[in-house]
Amino acid sequence: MVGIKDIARECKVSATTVSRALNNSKEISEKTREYILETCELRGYVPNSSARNLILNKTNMIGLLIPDITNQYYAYVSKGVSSYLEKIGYGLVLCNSDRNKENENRYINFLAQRRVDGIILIPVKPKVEDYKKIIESIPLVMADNYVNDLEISYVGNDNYAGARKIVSHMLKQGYRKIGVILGDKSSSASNERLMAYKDVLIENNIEIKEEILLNSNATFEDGFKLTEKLINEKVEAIFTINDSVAMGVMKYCHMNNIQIPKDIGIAGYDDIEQAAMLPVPLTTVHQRKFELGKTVAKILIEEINNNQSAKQKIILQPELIIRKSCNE
Amino acid sequence: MVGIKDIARECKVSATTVSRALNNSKEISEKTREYILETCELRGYVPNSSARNLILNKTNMIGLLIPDITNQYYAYVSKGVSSYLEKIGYGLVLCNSDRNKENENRYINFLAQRRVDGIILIPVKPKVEDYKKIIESIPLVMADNYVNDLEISYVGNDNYAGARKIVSHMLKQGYRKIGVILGDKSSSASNERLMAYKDVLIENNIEIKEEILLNSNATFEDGFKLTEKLINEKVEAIFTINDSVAMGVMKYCHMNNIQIPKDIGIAGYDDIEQAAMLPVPLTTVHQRKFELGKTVAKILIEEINNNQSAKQKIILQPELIIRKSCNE
DNA sequence: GTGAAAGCGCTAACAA
DNA sequence: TTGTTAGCGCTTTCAC
Repeated sequence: MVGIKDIARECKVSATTVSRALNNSKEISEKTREYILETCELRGYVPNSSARNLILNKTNMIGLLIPDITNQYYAYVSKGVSSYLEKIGYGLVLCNSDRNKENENRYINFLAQRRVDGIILIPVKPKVEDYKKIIESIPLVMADNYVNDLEISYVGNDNYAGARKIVSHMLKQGYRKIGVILGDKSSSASNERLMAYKDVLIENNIEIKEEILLNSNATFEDGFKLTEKLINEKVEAIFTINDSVAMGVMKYCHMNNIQIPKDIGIAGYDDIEQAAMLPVPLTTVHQRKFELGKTVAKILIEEINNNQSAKQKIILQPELIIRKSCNE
Repeated sequence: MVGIKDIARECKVSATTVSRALNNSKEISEKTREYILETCELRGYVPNSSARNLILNKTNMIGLLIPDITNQYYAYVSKGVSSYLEKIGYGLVLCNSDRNKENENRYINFLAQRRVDGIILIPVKPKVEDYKKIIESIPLVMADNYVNDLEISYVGNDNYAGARKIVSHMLKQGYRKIGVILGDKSSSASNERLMAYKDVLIENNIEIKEEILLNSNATFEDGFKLTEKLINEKVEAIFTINDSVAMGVMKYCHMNNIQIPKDIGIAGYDDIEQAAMLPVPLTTVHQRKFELGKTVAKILIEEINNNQSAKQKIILQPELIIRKSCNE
């Protein structure tokens, strides 16, 4: 493996000069730089990042810790992050927590070993204590799920506004008894949407029945499984935590000859690519996933470059997408 | 930031001893180890990977270079890779080439700077020359698309077998004039499936019409756009390079009141999650994406640990999934 | 069982 | 404009 000294020897200069040639330093003559660069190319010299990282105390890597890359929502967020980082020469370390708290902790410790210059975290069941330590040693920005009482920046979608929009729409369509399949109890996204749901119902003088408010793991399978319970409770419509869950609900309805939206209205959340192509196109809420990724990456980089920048909270506005699954 | 020397000073031992305590060395008394480990915990000491990477000439990171993380196929492959690496304490650097050759090259150069111990590559429009240099400096395993005349390991799905299965099925259903929407001309996956298509047609004495064999960028949009051309050619069925393209074809058919499968049969490839939930459930080929990811990661790690292991070619067998989109 | 010293490959003061 | 020197934080040989 050819190193900086080999190049230096061959060019009859010092390692410093080679370093200067490679790092666009002004303190070098154009002639020397060209000659060195040519030699590097010729000999296939590639700088050793480990050595640079050590001395510069910087890795040019960002850690992205998300619940599940096979979920389209997170895939788009990742792509947004990746596209921003690429432009500025940063790399991305992808960590899939698999919605598992232990994995999340393991990954955080892994990244904390000065492997990355900062962390973007979409936490699973977040609690303040889990992150107090890490945010003191490395810049960390959260997305999606928020934790109160933590001095960090945050980028999210406005869950309250999005849920208000779609629940109001359901009411307008004549549905009254609306079951809800939520995510985990500790998910702030889930809780904010539940709050919007309750507020809208109260404003419309509709009684809130706790027995049709279900928590889940936010998966297709859970949507499928939990539908039976709601059907037995005779709900007129179901509002789900995401489109995958809504598709699970739809599958149950198809298999049991329940007509959508005649027998039951279904509303999702996320607007995944396939939502428009379903047997009954899904009424849902569009979230700006790609932009979320770009934004959170941008903020993190700002915090890395500018040590004491004020913490920011950015809330992106979602959009109601009316299709066919929720029209009485 | 607390370093190994701080711990050494506090424990009144040398840095060497601390290092031994942290690295499960045998050359240290149990008592000293425990004391040091406690102190590390107490002081929040975290080893600096950059320093370890430099001296050990190893990063415990793997680069994964894929065309597009928002494509479910690649998302599952990534998850497979990630799940394998996690078990053995490796990290994953995700690079999204966006199906762009320049990006791919940029990322390869980025990774080559000793940022990772090996690379998993799913190339875009691969040519031998592009990779000759890199494979000499770093272990690299390819997946999906294969390049001949390169001394590397490879893991793929059996495209020829998969395409044979589904084209045979289409023929059995009575379709004769079958249009094809392929991927890029240089994609080996695409070419192998085309070969299977041709072989099956020839074996069944059906004429091959080049004008209904179309190349594309393998996107939903291209599926939508290219369908018109095939409809004008009066094809009886369309076989597509992936399910997204098939969904584009379906969208065109829906918008033009063309009934599936009565007026036209549609067959996809990949079996993405939503394929079963489409207006007309999609007949397709299931590929073992997650397992592909795990396998390719496993092979790469073997090559890293065992410098001169023989190159392997592993071909996973896909499965025909018969649904409703292709039944006459 | 433990420590001193050397050095991984690079960058940055400082000197020339 | 260029080179000398020191050192980033760790691991490893070798001596004790």
